Amino acid sequence: MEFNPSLPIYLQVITMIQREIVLGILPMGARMPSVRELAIQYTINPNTASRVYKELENEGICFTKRGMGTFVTENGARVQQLKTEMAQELIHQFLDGMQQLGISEEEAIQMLKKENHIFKGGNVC
Amino acid sequence: MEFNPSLPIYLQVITMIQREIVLGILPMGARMPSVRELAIQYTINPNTASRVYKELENEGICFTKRGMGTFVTENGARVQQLKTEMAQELIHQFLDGMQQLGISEEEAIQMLKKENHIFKGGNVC
Amino acid sequence: MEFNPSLPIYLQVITMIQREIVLGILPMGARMPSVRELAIQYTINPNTASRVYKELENEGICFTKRGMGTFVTENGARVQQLKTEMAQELIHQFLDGMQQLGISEEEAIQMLKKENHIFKGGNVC
Amino acid sequence: MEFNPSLPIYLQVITMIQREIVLGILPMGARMPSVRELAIQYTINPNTASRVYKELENEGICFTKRGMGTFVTENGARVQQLKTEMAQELIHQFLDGMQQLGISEEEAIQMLKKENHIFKGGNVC
DNA sequence: GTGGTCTAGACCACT
DNA sequence: GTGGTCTAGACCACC
Repeated sequence: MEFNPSLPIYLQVITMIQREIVLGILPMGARMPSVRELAIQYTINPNTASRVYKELENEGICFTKRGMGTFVTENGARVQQLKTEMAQELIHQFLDGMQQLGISEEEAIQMLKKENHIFKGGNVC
Repeated sequence: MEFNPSLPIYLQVITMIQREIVLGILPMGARMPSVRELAIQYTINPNTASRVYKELENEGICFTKRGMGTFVTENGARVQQLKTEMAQELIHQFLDGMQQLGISEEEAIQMLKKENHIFKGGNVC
Repeated sequence: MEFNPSLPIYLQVITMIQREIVLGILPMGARMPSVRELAIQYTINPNTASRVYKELENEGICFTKRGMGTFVTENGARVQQLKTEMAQELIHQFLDGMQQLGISEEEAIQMLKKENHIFKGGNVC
Repeated sequence: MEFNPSLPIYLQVITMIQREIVLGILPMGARMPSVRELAIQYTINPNTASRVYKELENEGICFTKRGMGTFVTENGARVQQLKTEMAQELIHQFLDGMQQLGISEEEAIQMLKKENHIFKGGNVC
């Protein structure tokens, strides 16, 4: 497991867990790994693992039962919303980024469709 | 000017300058703002500004003339390559991210088009 | 510890550390002094020490574990390559320098062999 | 003409001129380029060129006649001494550097001969 | 004026 | 404790 050193580790782990929830790998209501298990799983410090759960809880993605552990929310709408948020975020990043490179949405979509990713750029002005 | 606190400032400034170069706002061979000017422009410390130019120089995006300033590379191929790199990075982020949300490429492109229409139509979900 | 004022301190420290690695004083995979320790060891600023490690990391000579410290690369080939590079650099400097003094390689080697270093030059043209 | 950015330009120019004197390209007593000519020749600033001559004069390598220009010293012993100094400096650098890489003098000389062959395309004297 | 280097001291994320 | 980043302010060589 390699982390991007330019981004806080806890943010990167949060994203990974959110993905597991969105994908149903961690189903609604399921017990999540303990803080220690999480720490081992991602080879991070337990403090960092703890922070991950704290943030997820703040976002309503999971909740804790004292003495029993941490659980995925049972709120299906919240999970759906999470998926939408994450997808929208990706879309936004992509379209914005492309626009700031002077690439129109149509071009961007064209480039996306060609999975070969070959880009014969045009305008460097 | 607001910076994302989760990303080093110098990296964000690097990206902004790269975009200006790719867009031709900073044309090839042009003199770039002095370190001190850059510091003022982005309200950062001259040291941080200096670091920005140093990293860009390491990437072959700009070069330095002693006592005269910093200049955009005159290597057109390098600028084109930069544009390609930045676009591919965005494409990669998008497709990977979508895939990790369990969204197929076709779906992803559909969502992209829809969002694109929303941008243009002014509708808000 | 005295530094040559005509050469940036960080470059001189880099060379000293590279030598320690080449000589095995700092073995492969070993933990290197912390940034703060290095700063004390060479009586330089922690910032300068940090720069030293950063450049070494760029060269693939060392790597960093977040919160744990800086470590010598475990890539033996890289260390061997480093030694070769440093030796070649010295050879190049020597032969080039001698040639530019109008001293043939054979003469240069002769002078080298006589460890007395006494030079009774011949041709001032 | 490219200068090593890690070394003051005036020092690099001094070395180049010393070499020309040692080689007799600039013979003893000869008139040297004017400060302005030197500046143009090496594409350096006249201030830097001026400093070069000042330092060379301090070392007894050249002298100035008011209104007439700068001239190579007429002291043959001084020129010979200069050549010796420069050669010994190179020898010292080489042997010291190799020793600090843990390479014995015999090995160093072997490597030197080998490199020499490479330079000369296998021509051994 | 320019960039390059260095110091001093601070805050942050992570172990 | 660790390295990474940032600020503030200084000096230097060079133009």
